[in-house]
Amino acid sequence: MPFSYEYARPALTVDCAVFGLDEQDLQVLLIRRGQEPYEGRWALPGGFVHVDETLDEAALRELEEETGLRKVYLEQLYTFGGIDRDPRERVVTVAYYALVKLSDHKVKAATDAADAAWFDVNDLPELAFDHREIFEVALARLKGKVRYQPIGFELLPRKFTLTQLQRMYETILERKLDKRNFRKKILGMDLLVALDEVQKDVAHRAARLYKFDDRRYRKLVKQGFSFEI
Amino acid sequence: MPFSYEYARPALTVDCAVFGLDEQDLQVLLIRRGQEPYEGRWALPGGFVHVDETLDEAALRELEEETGLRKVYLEQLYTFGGIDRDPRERVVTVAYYALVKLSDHKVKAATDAADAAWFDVNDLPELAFDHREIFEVALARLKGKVRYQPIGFELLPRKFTLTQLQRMYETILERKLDKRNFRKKILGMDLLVALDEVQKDVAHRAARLYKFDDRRYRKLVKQGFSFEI
DNA sequence: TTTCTTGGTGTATGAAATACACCAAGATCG
DNA sequence: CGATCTTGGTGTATTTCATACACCAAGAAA
Repeated sequence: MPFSYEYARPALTVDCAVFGLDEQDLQVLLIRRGQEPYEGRWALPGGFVHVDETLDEAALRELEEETGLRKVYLEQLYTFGGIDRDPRERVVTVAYYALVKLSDHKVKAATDAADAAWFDVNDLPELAFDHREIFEVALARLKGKVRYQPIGFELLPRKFTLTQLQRMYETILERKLDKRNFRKKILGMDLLVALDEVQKDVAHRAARLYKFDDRRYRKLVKQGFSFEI
Repeated sequence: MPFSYEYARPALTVDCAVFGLDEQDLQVLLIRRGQEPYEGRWALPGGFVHVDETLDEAALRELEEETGLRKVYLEQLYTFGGIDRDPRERVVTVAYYALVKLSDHKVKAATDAADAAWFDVNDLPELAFDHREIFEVALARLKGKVRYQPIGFELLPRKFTLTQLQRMYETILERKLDKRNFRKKILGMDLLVALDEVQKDVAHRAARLYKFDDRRYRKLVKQGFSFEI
């Protein structure tokens, strides 16, 4: 045991609630544990923080190792320090949440990682440790934050229709929005760029595609603009 | 060195940005460091997390040990994990912010703790470690949160006047509010109880005192009410 | 009793949120 | 090839909420 300290130290981990958006509903990415404790249980991806990496780096590294995901939108959530979170010893975990474009990543996550799978947020299996609680906090944060910051776009493909956008908000906020009012509001913000392009392979009139103008958003924010759905 | 581990572990600390409200302005409580590194510098109160206490417990304990403060409003802020935050070794810190009623605590903090003092948030000395950054994040959080949750009351005495309340918001948000509109709005929320009592010892007409009805607030929240200034 | 300071009140205007329904486009099907 | 079906796309009227704004009252001090 080569590392010794004068006082006992908690172990430090990161865990990550990764959200993705299906056509129908919000999903979260879980991995099946291969070892005790909680062997065979589903859990949030995560692992130990190395002493030479930052917390964000640890979260990104674990995410890639365990699920194959890269370049996700990642944000620190909360740090959980309950004394008996882990039956082995004291473990403090810095929780993150991540948003991914399922359209890009769905296949990858299903193949690269042996035992990773997406679950509907309303139908989760029992989770290891206090991961159910972490998940709840993450979901609450997502629901709260999506209204005041344009993070929802991270869940959609780069080019999306207004209907997709509206459905995303309806799914996360769990309430219906009025189509005309929604369009008036979102287009009025002047954050979307209408592309010269429409949907393909749909069995009805194809909708116009838009993309989110991040550069413009940051500029407006500097001028005091504040996003709100 | 009695505690040994297979892999190197970062040390884990808590730090706390404690805010109080003067007549004039927002203040933060700092302590002067008695040891290297940064000996003599001002810093946020904080210290190591014991292996048998939660993070919240650690924050409360350190706060009492270093500043004499008890029963403060405390909330976890963010966890800072930069690799070189501390020149000695890797230290990850879970930062908190706290709100105290200066009216109750001012004397205490000034006497109990040898080297603790309140500073105007707009006129801070140089701080140790990355405490300046932690402070900035805490202040930003306070400014953001005070508008959407009734945490501002934690900075006022239990019984306060509407003018005090308005000044608190003006100080934190750094903008003037209209007296009549402010009163209309805050009284319309039905969260304040008008007491049969007025200010004492003022050289002008004494204002009515109010208190915040926390029970009622929680009830309204359950019914979907959301606070906003 | 005069003066000075802060307390306390209502209304009119503009901006934004909401409620609401129909025609158009285009693929599919008989 | 016309009928049908599904989703796309649009505007106005109403209500609600935010804002702007000024004067008298109370009470202590001079």
